[in-house]
Amino acid sequence: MNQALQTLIDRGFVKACTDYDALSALMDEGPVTLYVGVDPTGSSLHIGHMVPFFAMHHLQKAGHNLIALVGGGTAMIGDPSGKSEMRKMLTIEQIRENSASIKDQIGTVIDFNGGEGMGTAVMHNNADWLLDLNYITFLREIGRHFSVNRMLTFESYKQRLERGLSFVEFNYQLLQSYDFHILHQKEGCRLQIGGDDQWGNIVSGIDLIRKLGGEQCFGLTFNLITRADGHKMGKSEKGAVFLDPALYSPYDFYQYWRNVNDEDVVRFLKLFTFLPLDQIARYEGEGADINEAKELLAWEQTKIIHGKDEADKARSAAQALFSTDAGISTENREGMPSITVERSELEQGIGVLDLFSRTDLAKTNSEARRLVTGGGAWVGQQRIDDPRSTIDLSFLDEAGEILLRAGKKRYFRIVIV
RNA sequence: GGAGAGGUUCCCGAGUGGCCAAAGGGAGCAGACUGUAAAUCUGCCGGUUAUACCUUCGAAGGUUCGAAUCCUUCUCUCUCCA
Repeated sequence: MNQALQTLIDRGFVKACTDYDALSALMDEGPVTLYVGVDPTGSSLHIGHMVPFFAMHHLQKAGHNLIALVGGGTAMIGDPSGKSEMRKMLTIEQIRENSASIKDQIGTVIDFNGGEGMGTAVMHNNADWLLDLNYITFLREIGRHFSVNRMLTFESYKQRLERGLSFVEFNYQLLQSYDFHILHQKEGCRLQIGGDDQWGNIVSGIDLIRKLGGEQCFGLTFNLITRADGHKMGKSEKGAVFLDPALYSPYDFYQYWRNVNDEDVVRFLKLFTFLPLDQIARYEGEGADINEAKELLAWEQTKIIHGKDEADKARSAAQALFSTDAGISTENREGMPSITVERSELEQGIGVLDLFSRTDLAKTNSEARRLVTGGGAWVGQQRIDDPRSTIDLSFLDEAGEILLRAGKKRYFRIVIV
């Protein structure tokens, strides 16, 4: 088996392949150009979106060439795969903006600038060829190769048939197949990768290329990443774990990984870090230091996405906060989410409820009240259980700040100006 | 085009004139236990200037002392027929 392909299998990415042997042989021959589709319907990706890119990272290092295809054209239609509702349509302008920020985020895992011994990486947008399509021409040249009977047997369409599926969405498969065809023609792309839910679309693309007289192409799908508790990967209590630091702070990002289930740690280390497998193997089996593994996972992952500085900050903040009574220096507070409060305002005293609801710890006054009466609100080392309490200068700590805490793990820093 | 069923709080889902801010479950938050894990148990779970008031049961009107519940129109979804 080809080395790079084997790496993906060993790290737990691979779910299925259209032809392992032939693909392996092709990859042995030399660099292969492959692509993955990216959905530009949001301004930020979340970690669940990143799986194919982590896989691509390994492939790029092995010298293969990558294409990230932004679905600027298809996003204007919507993808039925696994979606229970029709997506809202976006303007071209929105899609362009989203694509730009998404490229930056993908760039943390694969290298668009290439490098010594590495494959190249580029981004394309299928709007470039989809928007100009002529309906009749498309039907004549592409549409005639598709069988509705066959399409209806696909699981993703079956589900949608129960709930309703619009004609535009039904066409998605043709467009994605067409994308593959175009990339094959123009860029010599031979392989499409994607989530397990893309299997049908990928296979259709391969068939289309063959029918149009192209080379044999391949599909490789990845496991849908699940969590031991059955939640969707990348979703947290707060919603999706976005990569954009403005939407999900690096500190919280670190915490998300620090708090994964025991059963998930090793699997995630393989998928979401670049650590060599023999190093990860140490954490397998009974008796392994599971907490050390989680810390490593959180740090590595934060480093990859947000950079080493942020990862260090998040880690030292976390260590200070969770270790017994170690002082919390100003330095290791930096990674924490914070707001500022005027000194003069604090002199007058601010109601606890007011203060908490200004932070992300409580969205509303009522929520803050619940937190306080429930015994989960802390100011510094002091538990506040009276909702009428006011917080004033006497609560300032050695660093001249106030640390709010909700429950055991959620911290917020109040900086005085 | 015709007939029927239905739209309830984050999700599922009860509720068919006052006892409804609306059962139950899930999710979530907090407390206990722990390892910043899981499981379990307990409390909370629309908003506010908080023993009261305000906004919510697809939308707009109407009946009534009183409507998520009754009537009218509109709208969306689903099923069956053509």
